[in-house]
Amino acid sequence: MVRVRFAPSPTGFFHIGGARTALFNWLYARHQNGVFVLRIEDTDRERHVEGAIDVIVEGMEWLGMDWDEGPMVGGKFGPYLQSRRNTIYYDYLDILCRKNLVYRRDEAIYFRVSHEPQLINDLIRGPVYRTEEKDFVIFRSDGTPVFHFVNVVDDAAMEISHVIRGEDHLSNSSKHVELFKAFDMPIPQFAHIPLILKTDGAGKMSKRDTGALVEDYRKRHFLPEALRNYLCLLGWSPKEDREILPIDEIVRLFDLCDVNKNNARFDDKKLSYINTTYIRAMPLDRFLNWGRAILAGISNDQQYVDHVLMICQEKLRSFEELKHFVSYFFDEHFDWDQKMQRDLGKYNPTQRINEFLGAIESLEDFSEQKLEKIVGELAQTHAVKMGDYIHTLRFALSGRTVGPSFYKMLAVMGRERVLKRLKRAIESGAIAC
RNA sequence: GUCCCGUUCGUCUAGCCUGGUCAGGACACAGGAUUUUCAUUCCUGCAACAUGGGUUCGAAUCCCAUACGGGACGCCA
Repeated sequence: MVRVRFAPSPTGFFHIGGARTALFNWLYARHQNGVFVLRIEDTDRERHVEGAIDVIVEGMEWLGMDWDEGPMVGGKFGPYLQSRRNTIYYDYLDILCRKNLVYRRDEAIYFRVSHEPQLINDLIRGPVYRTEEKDFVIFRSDGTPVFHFVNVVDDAAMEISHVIRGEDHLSNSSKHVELFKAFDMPIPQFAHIPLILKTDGAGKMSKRDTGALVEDYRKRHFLPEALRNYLCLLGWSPKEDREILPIDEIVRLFDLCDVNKNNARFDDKKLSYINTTYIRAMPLDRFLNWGRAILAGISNDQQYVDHVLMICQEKLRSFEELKHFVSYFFDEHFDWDQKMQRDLGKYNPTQRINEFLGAIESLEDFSEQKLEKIVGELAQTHAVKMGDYIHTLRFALSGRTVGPSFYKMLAVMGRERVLKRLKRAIESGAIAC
């Protein structure tokens, strides 16, 4: 039975690297029909942060990772908060005492290392040998146990079969192997996954780097499955020239032996591309739900909001930009960009608008198809390109040169709103010449 | 400084185990086509086996060295 765990320290943030480590553990557990344990390593009282566990729990849930044992769900190896496991740690300390493998110095308790090379059997890197040179502290002078000790005790007590963690722990593993041996407990399989490096500059991504926190992507309305898909691609590949694929498929294909050895640099451009791809592929009802939530309160006319959303899906690059992308639909007092106005002069904008106004004055059918036909006829009659009308009218109606498909925009705005806006554009002098 | 890990286009990667392909894909970038603009879509282009040695008829692929990058050396996790 494969039993893996994600063991974060509750710092108040959910780091993207931690999320990827959690993800690889989760993928491996699901691929192997094993058990995924969430264990909170909150042994450091000094660093205690209120609500920090919620940040991790919510981040995990947002990314669609469920755990079989841990906070909220329990399990037979609990408790799953290290701060509640003190008696277990003292029991294990006794084992080391009886074997004379510990000693006290400056009130702290040290573990006596063997000075022999330790084999770290790593599923990703192959066998790694490392010798621990110095005895190390397992209980602080205030009586609390430290990471190396609790980590090994809990992995042993919780019968963890595979330790999947960041490569920054590879050098620590010799300490851990010595402890497993001292407890006469089976040594788990290790799998040290590569680190995520900063987008630019040297070193691994840290909390302070922009884009390093899972909660930020949530606030920016990234699709969780897009972030998750991208994270899978950092250090692992589904091969066969595929990149964007459903999580079930990733679960099916994922295996530790296919994880890369080298570190990966975080690329927000690629993440954005994947996010856009996921947005385009959203079923309409889900797209509407997301859009409604982001545009909540922007208008009392929910049907109008929905119609606006529907014509945006094919153009929107991120939900982060949605509010700005559609703002003019809901604001009758938007401004016209002066600079763009000058570029429109060549189309004889006032004349074009008046011609269009004449054509729709008594128009009953204000549909996308009908409007396209009308603009086509106008262009032919006046021997200009359809683009001349489109550029001019879009600017007059929105103050922008970009937006959803033009005829869809007209149809959604409706005849009355279009008439009103075109008149304001002319009267305000926004459309010169 | 000591120890550990790594090194394929600018970035993420396939290929490496089981030597023989014009070293493939994606993002980004550049150009073109379509489109009413932006976007989308499509096409094209740009661009890599860190270096040196060895083994071999033949090395991205196996071995060694060097360089470079990353990590660990806490009473943090």
